[in-house]
Amino acid sequence: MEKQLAKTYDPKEVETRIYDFWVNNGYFHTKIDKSKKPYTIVMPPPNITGQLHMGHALDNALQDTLIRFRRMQGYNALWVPGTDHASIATEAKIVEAMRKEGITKEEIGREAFLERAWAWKNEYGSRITKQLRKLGSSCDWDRERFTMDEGCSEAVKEVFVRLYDKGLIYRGERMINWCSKCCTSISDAEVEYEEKEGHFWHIRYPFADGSGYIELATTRPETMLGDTAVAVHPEDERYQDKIGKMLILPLVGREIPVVADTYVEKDFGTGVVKITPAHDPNDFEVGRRHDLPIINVFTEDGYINENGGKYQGMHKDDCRKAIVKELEEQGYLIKVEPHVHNVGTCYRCHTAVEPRISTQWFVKMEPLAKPALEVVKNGETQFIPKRFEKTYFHWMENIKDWCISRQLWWGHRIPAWYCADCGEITVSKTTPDCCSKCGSKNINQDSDTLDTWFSSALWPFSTLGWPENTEDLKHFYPTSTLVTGYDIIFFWVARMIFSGIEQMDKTPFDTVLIHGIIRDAQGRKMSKSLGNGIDPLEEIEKFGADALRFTLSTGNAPGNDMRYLPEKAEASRNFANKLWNAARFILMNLDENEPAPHIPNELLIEDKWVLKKFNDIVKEVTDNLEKFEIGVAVSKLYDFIWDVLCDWYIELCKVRLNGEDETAKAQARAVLVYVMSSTLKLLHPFMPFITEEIWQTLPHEGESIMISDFPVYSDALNFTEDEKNFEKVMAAIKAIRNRRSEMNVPPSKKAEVFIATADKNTFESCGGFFVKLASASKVTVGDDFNIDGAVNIVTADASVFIPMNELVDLEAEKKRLEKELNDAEKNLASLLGRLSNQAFISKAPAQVVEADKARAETLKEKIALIKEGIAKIG
RNA sequence: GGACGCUUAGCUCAGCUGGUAGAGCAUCUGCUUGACGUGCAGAGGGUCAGCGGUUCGAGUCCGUUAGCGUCCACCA
Repeated sequence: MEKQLAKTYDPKEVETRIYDFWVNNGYFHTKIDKSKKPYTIVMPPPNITGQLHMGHALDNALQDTLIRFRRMQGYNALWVPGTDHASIATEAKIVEAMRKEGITKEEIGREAFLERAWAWKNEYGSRITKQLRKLGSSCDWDRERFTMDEGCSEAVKEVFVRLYDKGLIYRGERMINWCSKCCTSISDAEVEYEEKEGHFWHIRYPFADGSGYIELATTRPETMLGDTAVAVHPEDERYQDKIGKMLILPLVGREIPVVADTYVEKDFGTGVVKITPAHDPNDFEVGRRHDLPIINVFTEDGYINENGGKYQGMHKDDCRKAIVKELEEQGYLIKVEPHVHNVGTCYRCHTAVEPRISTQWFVKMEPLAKPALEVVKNGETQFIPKRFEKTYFHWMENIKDWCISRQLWWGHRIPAWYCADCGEITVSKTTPDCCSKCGSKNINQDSDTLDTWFSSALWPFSTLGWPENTEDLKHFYPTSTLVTGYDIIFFWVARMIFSGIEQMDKTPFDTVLIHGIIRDAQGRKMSKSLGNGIDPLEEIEKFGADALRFTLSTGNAPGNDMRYLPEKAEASRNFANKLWNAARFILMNLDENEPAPHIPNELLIEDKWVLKKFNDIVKEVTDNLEKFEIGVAVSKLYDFIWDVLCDWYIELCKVRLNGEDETAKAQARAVLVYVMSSTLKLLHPFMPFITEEIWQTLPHEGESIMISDFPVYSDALNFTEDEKNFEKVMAAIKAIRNRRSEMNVPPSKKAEVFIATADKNTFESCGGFFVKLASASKVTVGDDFNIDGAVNIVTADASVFIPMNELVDLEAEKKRLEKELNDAEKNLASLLGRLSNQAFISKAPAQVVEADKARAETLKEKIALIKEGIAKIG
C-alpha cells in the first residue's frame, strides 16, 4: 500500500478539506426517516453580533459529540442550527456605529433604521456560523434558522395572540426596570446586581409646624425630588406622636406626610424611610397603600424632568452631587457614611437600572409556571446535573410576571394596534384595517418590540416549522437534549419549557445537559473588559479543532466551571499526534491489497487480550455517552488508545510483523486494522477530523466514518480467561523493567531470563515479548530454577531469575527481597485480619469476600516465592 | 438573609450507585529500541480541609465547622 502519512499530524490541512467533504456529500442533512428513532438537538442560537468564544466552543463541542454518536448509533439524528437577533445588543451596536457617523435613530426613522439593521445582519450574521464550522459542528445547515426569519416571526405573532386571547398577556402600568442607556425596559432576569461602594446620606426633614425635624438616611438623595411621604413603623415608640404630621421636603418645599407602614424595619438605621413611589418598587407599594401621589422626576435617558424644578435638565448623577451640596449648605445634611450596597445594573451595558413606572406588556407567569414545574418534578424533563433542578424550582416558584415589551426597534414588533378614537386595543397576527371595536381606520401599531427571549423561548418548535404542522415538527418534536450553560437557565431554558408545554402540550426536551463556564488560568471569568479571553479560533489554529474539542470535553465534571490552560490543549494535540503515528505505523506495514477490517479466525493470546480490552471500552464508552458522561467516556478512550493500543499492543505486534511468518504477519495486521478502525469510530464523536482522515486512509468499507455504525459490544470478544493469563505476562514484563531501571541497567544490555511459573503454557507462548519488551537475550520457562547470584523478581504468578552476576550486589539484593517480603506480609496480615472478622464475612457481599480471599491466596504464594529467593542467596 | 458548589499528589482536575486513591502537566532517573522526543521505560510525591456520626468497611452517605466561589432575595 502506497499511502503515506506525514510524520506529524497537520490539522490545518486536514480540517477544511474534511469539513467540505462532509458538507458536499450532504452528511449533515437529515432526511426524515420514520423507521428510525428521532434524536433532536436545537442549538442555542448565538447572537448575530457575536464572535465565537470558549463558551460557544464548549457548548457546540458537546452537542456535536452527542449528535455524531446518535447518528452513528442509527438514530434519525437532527441538529438544528441558527442565530438570534439579540435585540438590545444588536441595536446598541448599530446605534453606536451611527453615532460615529453623527446620526441618531430618531433622525433617520424606524424604517431606515431597520434597513440598516438588516444590512448589518446580512453582513455579520453569518460570521459566527462560519466559525462554528471550524469546530466541526455537524449541524443541518439546510435547516438553519434565524429568530427573525419569516417562520419564527410568524410563531412569535401566533404565540402573542394566543396568550393575549387567553388573558396571559396583558398591558399595564407597573414598576419596571429601566435602563437609561439602552433606553428601554428590561425584565427582572436581565438585572444583574453588583456590589458597589456608596454612601448613606443622613438628612433632616423638618416638620411643617416648626416642631423640629425627623432624621432619615438614603443612598439615592436625588430621588428626594420625587418624595411624597416619609414612613415609620406603626409600632415604633420613637415616632408614635409623629405619625400623620406633615414635613417640608428640603430643597423642594413640598409638604409630605409621615405615614406608618410595616414595611419599615424599626431596627435598621434611623427607622425612617423616605418614600419615592415613582422610583422604588417598595416605595411604590407603600404609596399604593397610603394613596400617595406618584411623582416621576427622571426622563427616559436619565436626566431630571420638569418635576425636578430647578434641577431639570441635569443628569441624575450630577443632580445627586448638586443636591448633596445644597443640603449641606442649607444645613439639612447631618452626616455621610460609607455604605456598600447592591446596585441593579443592566446585563447588557451595566449601567445602573432605574425602577420606573411605565406602561408595558407582561406575560402572566403563574398559570404557565405551574405545569413547567410539574414536568421537571415528574421527570419528563431532567436536568444533568440534577442539582440545577433546585435552582429551576426556586425560580419558577417565585416567578413574577415577565415584562416583554422593549422600547427598541430591532426585534419583533408587538402585534397590537391602538384606536385613536375609542382607545380599543386590537391584537392580531395580520395588520388590521380598522379598530376591532368601533371600526375606526385611525389605528396605530404599538411601537415597541418584544424581548429577545420571547422568540428564543419558542426555538424548539418554531425552528421545526410551527405554527404550521410540518412533517419535521411531527417527527422531531419534542426534541431530545438541550445543551447549555447554567447561566441561561432562567433566561432561556425555563421559558422554553413553559412555552413548549403551553403551545405544543409537550415539554420541549427530555434532558437538559448543563455545563459550566470556561475561565482563564487564574480562574477568572473571561471578559472583554479584563481582556483575558482566549480566542478558540486561535487555539484551533495552534492545536487543531480536535485538540480543542478534546480539551473542552474532558477533565471536568458536568456543570462545573473549568479553567482553560494552554498546556491542556497541548496535551490534547500530543494525543492527536500519538494516534496519527499509531495509524502511520499500521499503514506502513499493510499489504497492497489489505482486506477490509475483520477479525481473523486464528487469534493469539495478545490478540484476544486487546480485543477483550476493546470490547470493554465499547461498552463503557456507549454507557457513558448514553448517560451524558462525556468527559469520562473520552478519558477512557484516551487511556485505551495510549496505553493499551499504542504502548502495548502495537509493540507486541512488532514481534510478528518483524518476523518471517507471512500468516502471522497477516494475522497481526488484520487485528491491528480492525482494532484501530473500530477505535476511530468510538473516538469520532469527540475528534471528528483526525478520525475521518485516518479511517479514510486505512482499509475501510463505506464512504465516511461519520455515517458508519458505532461499534457494539460483542459476547464473542469477551476473552476473560486470555485476558487474565496475558496480564500475568505483562506483570512479569513490568516487574523486570522496573527492576532493571532501579539497577540502572540500560536496555542495550541484554540478559538471559528464567521464569519459574505454574502457567508454563502462557509464558512459553509469550517468550518473544520478554525479548522485545524486557531486554531478554534468551527466555527459559520452567517449574523452578536454582541459579547462583541471580536477580530474583517475584510477581503473583511467576518468579523470574536474571543472572547478571557482575551487577548483583547480593547483600543489597537480599535487603530488597526482605523489604518486599515485609510489605507483602503486612499486606497479608491486614487481609487476614479482615477475613477473620466475623462481621465482615457475614455482612459484606460474597464477591467482595471472595476477592479478598483470592488476593490473600496469591499473596501467600508470592511470599513463598520471595522466601525461596532469599534462601537461595543464603 | 436563603440556596448551591468547591476544598484529593507541587499545579490543573477526574473519581458513577461506599470495597485497600487516579490522570495530565511539573520534578527526578535511564533510553539516538526505524510509528511517534508532540516519544519510550521507570521513580518520587496524597492521614482525599477539620471534627463527629452511620457502617464489617467512608474520598464516596449523614451532621457540623472553616476557607473560597456562584446564584437568588434585598433594608431605605
